[in-house]
Amino acid sequence: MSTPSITAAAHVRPTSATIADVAAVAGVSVATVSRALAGNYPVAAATRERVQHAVASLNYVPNANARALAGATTRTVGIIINDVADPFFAYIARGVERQASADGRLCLIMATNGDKERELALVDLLRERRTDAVILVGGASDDPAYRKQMAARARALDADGSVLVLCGRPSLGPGVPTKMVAYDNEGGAFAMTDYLISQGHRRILYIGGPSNFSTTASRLAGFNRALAARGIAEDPALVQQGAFGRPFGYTRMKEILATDLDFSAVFAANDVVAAGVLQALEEQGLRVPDDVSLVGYDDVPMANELRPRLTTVHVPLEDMGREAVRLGLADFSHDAGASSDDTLTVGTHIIIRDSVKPRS
Amino acid sequence: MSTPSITAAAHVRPTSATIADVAAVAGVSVATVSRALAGNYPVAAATRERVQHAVASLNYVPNANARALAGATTRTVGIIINDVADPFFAYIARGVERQASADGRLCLIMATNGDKERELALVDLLRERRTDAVILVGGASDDPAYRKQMAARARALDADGSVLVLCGRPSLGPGVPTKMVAYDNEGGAFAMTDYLISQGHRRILYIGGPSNFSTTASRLAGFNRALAARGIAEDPALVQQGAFGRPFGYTRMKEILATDLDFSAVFAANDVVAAGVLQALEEQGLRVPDDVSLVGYDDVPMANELRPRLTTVHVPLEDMGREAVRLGLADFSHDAGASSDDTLTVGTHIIIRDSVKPRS
DNA sequence: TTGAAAGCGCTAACAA
DNA sequence: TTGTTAGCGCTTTCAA
Repeated sequence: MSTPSITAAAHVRPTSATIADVAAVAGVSVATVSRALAGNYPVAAATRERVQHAVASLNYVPNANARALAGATTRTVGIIINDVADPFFAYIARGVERQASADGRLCLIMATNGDKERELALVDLLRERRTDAVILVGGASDDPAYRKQMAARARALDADGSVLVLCGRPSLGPGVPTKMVAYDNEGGAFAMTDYLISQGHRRILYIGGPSNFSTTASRLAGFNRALAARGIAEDPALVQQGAFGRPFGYTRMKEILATDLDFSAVFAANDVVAAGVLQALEEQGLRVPDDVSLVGYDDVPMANELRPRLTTVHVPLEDMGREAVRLGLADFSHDAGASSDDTLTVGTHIIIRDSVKPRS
Repeated sequence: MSTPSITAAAHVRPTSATIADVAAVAGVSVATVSRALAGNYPVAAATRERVQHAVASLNYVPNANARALAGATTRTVGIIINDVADPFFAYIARGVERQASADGRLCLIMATNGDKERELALVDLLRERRTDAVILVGGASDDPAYRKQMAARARALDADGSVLVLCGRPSLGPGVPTKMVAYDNEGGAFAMTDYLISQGHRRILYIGGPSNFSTTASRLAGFNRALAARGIAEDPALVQQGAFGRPFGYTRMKEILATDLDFSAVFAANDVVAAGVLQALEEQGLRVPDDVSLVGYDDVPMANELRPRLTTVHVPLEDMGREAVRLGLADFSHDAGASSDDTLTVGTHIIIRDSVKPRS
């Protein structure tokens, strides 16, 4: 009942119960505890029960780091994306998290914010963690030095028994050990452009997307191929690269509207660029789709909230995330070796909503 | 020059370079390598260089699991949210990731999909990982059994030297060792309701949010307080709880419109519910804000894309995520003990856009 | 300034 | 069915 004396133990770092503690309480060896918990080895029912009681009474959970060190896997996958809050990446991340979870894995997430140096550094951080797979998402720079450095990391990961999964980004070159899940980026752009042309549009403004960036290159390739297929000449003035992002769409569209550039439809590099474009058009008193048609890419939820509802290209983002994990963990599920295919391409298709009208 | 013979070593698990390999190549002891790499101890310049060369030539990265086992921290924080792709959670997650990154931590993310059993299990999974902090985000059930179980985990985490940070959810009770970052949920709802009343609205429909849920309770409390402050009687028919989410907003609004319930404004429990409500109203030929006013909560980007642009309550989501990490890591930054405050409340305020009109 | 060696908590032979 | 023990790769005394 007296006040407890202040001991010198003020700085002992708190520490959790260990398997040895459980063993002691249960009156068995640590090996038995390990087996009882893993359940992969015969343990007497009575023993198992004693162990379980000890576990409960000590509030014991195994130390995953020790487990990873002793065992073969960390039960973790890593995912590197641009931005956690960007819906394009968030939906892929959702797929990754869900599939990882289904496969008994936890998910280490990191954002580059578009910095490729950082991207390289993050792969190394994940390598330190010994994740079962590292999933790299989104468009990539075509800078050769960068590609070389990333290829080196792919090889390192491979040598470590992990794997680099490229999700929605181009190959690092033949011979570089990666897996990949791609989507038909070019095909979606082709289909959309062709649709616009079928609606009578001839002068279509393509706007957004960083140049020297794989995603931009693919979408533009589909765009140009559709033009060519219909015998429409490319006009450099109608291709306005720059960035993904609402501000770019808004600002660049404003600038263009201040010129006398002639166009009847706008193909925004993605839905959020389209939102910016739409606002610029609105402010100029131009009605969509009556005065100008507008389309986007990605089919993120926002596309359906815009007014008019945005016609866009659907990309199965969540599926891509799931497949990336499946591919990355393929060597774990079976007893190694029999990995099926290393690359997978999912389809895209256009979603027709209300933002396109035949050219009058 | 001959073909390499196929050895029996077909099934050796690939394994990365270790600190011992580096030591061997550099011709020093592992302790020296450790010190050279950590940089926290004097090492001869020449030695350091030899080590760095060895590291580079072996493509060595330290094993974070071994490091965590030997050292004191895993340099990891865990975050548990409802859904990775839900913007409310995604923005908080962005703040968490950014602050964690700034503090040299990696971020383990997991989604409950609204399942509280799973939430409990996920906390345990994070406990196994020995994360420096676990951040639990979003509204919580008020079920006593659930609260008790979570409180037990908070205590376990605390005993382990980690910490449970409650982010945007109510306390687990006095004496339960947690930290928390809250936002003025009630105040935001009060301010918004008062604004609606000031615009002449008397019959305001509150729609959405699961019942028996802390977030709903707070928002409703603010709503009712504002009503009371202006001497307006509560009408149970005007409070329609159910769920967060666009489908609920749409469906319930449709149902209500089929009745003769009288109201001139709708307060949606959050922005995405508002999007659903807006669609239902539109389809009914009701114009917002001319025929009925509509407001939301959270101020996610979508609110600004709706037409009319949605008047809503701004919640500093990213800040909350950052603060949660700061709080959780507070004991690490200083030499333990001198942790400042354990709870932080950030403010909310209304953002007036175009979806409210004075009642005519 | 460097090395030797004792753990950190767990798994997985190997024995019994 | 259970116990003993040798690592897993690193950090950190303790000595030199």
